[in-house]
Amino acid sequence: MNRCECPVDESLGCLTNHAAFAARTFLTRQLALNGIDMTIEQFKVMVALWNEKSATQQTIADFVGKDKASITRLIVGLEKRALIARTTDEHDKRCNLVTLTPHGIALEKPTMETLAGANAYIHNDIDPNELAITLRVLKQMCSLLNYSKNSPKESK
Amino acid sequence: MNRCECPVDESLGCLTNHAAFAARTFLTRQLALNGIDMTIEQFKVMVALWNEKSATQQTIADFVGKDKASITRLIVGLEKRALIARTTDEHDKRCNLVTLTPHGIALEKPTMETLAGANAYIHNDIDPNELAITLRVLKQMCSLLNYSKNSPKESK
DNA sequence: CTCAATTAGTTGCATAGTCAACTATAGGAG
DNA sequence: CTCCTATAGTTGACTATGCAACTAATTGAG
Repeated sequence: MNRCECPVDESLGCLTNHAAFAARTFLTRQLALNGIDMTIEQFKVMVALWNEKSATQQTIADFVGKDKASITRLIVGLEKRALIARTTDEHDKRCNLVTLTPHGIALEKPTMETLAGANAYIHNDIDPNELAITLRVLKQMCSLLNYSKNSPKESK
Repeated sequence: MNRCECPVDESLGCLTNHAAFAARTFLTRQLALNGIDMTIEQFKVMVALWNEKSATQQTIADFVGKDKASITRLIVGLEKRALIARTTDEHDKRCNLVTLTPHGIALEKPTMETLAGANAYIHNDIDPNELAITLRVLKQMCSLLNYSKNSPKESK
């Protein structure tokens, strides 16, 4: 019942995980409650496309910070839901150009509104000053770990 | 390349996710580098068992904050690695009693040391005062969302 | 005692992530 | 122009999660 009684919960490693799962579940549920059939991961891909209109899968991967294999599978899910379409780039046949369908375009407004509302719900519960600090610390942690991720392997 | 350029990264929902994934990858890699064949999720189950010696799967589920289906699968993984064993509780045949094998017991020290080191690596990079605030904010966020999770369905 | 409700655990389906192997295309060195 | 290398994307194996349907065992109402 008590979600946070894990004894290692005084660590960022553990707590970010709890918080992230809670947020993921909450945000996905808010989308579902508003009749939007889209996961949070798919949403991030859609953000890339709403910004750029069309993009290659590698561009999307860089944008959302996942590897290209993950993007392939997210794209498949979005294609099933008819939110995006894939065509081969005629200038470079290695690339897929991912574009929005009318349905995908139409979802931008309601989706952004739903998630903005959900975010506000979370943020409103927290002292603005502490929120700013938390956001900064989390970014710092991301930088540190993404750097460490590469250095043990190759410092190319 | 830049992992945090997602435009929604000024939100806790998004940033905790980035941070959690980075931490998960880092911690799992640290375990592997130290020759410990265990995932972070499995580790949390092991923490429950190192504390309690034996437990039912439901107890473990409550402890680590996941559902019983997830625990079934984590337990299967730990059984494959010969870290734990399952026996039926003779007093209540619905329950499995999960216990540690000698190998599972022996891994407590090196595993805890490895993860303590990895956590220290992350925490040392952060101002202690800001770290304390961040931990508190993340816990607050967990409480808020775990509460919201139940209220839309049933406030039992 | 018997039947209904509850509880523990398993399993199927859908989603998601990593890593590594693989295909196909592109592009530069010579 | 050819070959080696780099890049884009796909796929398979493994891990993990949530939800819902299902089995088996327990327990409480009557």
